[in-house]
Amino acid sequence: MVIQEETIDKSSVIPIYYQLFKLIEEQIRRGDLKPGESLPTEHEISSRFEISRMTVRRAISELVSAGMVYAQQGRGTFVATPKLDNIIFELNDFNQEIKQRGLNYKTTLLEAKIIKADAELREKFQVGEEHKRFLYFRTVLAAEHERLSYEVKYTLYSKSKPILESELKDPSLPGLIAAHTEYMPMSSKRVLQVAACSEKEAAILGIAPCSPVFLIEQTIYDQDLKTVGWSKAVYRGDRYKLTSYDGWYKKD
Amino acid sequence: MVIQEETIDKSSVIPIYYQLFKLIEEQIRRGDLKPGESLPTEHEISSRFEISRMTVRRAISELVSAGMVYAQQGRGTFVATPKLDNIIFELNDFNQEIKQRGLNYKTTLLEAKIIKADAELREKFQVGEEHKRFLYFRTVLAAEHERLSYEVKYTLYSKSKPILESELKDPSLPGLIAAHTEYMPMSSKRVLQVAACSEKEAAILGIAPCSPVFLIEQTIYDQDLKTVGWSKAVYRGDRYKLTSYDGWYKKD
DNA sequence: AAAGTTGGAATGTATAGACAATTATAATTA
DNA sequence: TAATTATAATTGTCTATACATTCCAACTTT
Repeated sequence: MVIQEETIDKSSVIPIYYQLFKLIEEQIRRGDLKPGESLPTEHEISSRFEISRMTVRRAISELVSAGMVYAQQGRGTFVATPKLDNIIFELNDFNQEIKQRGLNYKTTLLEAKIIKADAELREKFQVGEEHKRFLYFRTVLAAEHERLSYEVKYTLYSKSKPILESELKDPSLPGLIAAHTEYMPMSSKRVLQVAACSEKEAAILGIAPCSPVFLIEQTIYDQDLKTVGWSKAVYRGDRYKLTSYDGWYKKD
Repeated sequence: MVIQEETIDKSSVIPIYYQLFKLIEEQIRRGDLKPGESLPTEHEISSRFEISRMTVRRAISELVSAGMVYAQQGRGTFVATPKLDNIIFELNDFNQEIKQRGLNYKTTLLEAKIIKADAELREKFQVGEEHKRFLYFRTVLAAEHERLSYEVKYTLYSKSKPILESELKDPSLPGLIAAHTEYMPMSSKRVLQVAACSEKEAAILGIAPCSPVFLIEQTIYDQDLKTVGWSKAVYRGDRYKLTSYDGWYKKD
């Protein structure tokens, strides 16, 4: 397969490697280069456009990163077959979508207090009897006066930092941890499940009991993998959805 | 911040750029290099280890790809702050997890037939009155004789390829399309929602009616963005969950 | 005919150097 | 003092070259 008779503008402000990357990407998207087919060799492309092989490699490495081609030492570089089974749901949508709709949504703090540690919390945070207190938050997210989600959050309590209402500009769990404890959130784990909401949750969200909801449990760790935060959020099933795109060829 | 007094083995079979990448990565993970701090300049690293600047750049570019550092022309390269709010759920878990448990699960074809096109299908596939027929599949996924999910699938019908039972080794929608039509699946869109399952679905899955379930609608496109397949799957809410990890520091 | 050898072709790693683009700082000027 | 201008530092792009590593096919040997 021969790269099309397109040209590359060496004097352009757009880097050569990027022009070449886009050029090959377009041919793959258009189907001129089909899955399994081989690209021209680096040397061929290099001499075809009179550019350095290293520059060609840079362009191809971007294509490899994008998952559109794969290289095999000694054989060549080939167009990949799009995998349509590696589904990735980005939870951006969850609140991003609401933003896009232009609704003004905001998080309200229902409650914030220091609570005594019980066995369950100690288990979750993997701490011993000496840990007596935790911070406890309850928040709701609402858009246009409709409540969308309800969340309870726990963090380790460190006396040094008082709870100031003014600091609640970032109501996310990592944000609360950074603001009210001396820990630095470094990694997180989330588990998403479906559930039928409880009576209490239904009352808060203004939906029927047992309505289907998203349930997301989140654990925050610091750099030593110590658990420094835990939360459980309930999202109205009739107001949220996750969308996933896969493959190469243009989206939506 | 000075790169630690670790050494790089130039004669090793492990590439220099990779050794350097791992070395810096470790320092960030350990917290020796904290978010916001600057890395040594490329020239400094280059002369410190007596390696080429291009090799240093290769290592750093890997770190940039990994999202652990960011570079600013004219200023330097800095350790990034881990973002813990870009949640990504990989739907691998859905069936992968079942695999890991060692359960032998398999897909059973309940029904496969040619159906007449109705207005709703024509709307979904964006085709006109001339399209008269579609392929219709109903499948269930079961593990250890417990049914886990139920799915209905539609694809455009092309007379050329008959429905052969033997070809059902790949029961995925892209697989069915590739096997039974002349279209090549190139991209897909999935929407995940929660729902209360219907009586019919409950009967098939052996759960109580109105139980919370995952509902995934999938649309498959070819290279011209033509819709060539559509499916709706129901997953038992008590058997599936999605897990997401974020940030840098080791994963559970 | 089967096994082993060799050589060419392709990608992978590494180097040294040149210049561009951007930023921040220091020096100069109004 | 404030604004402007030079200067140095740093990352970004590109080249030309060398050699390593891997794969494959052609050839040679057994």
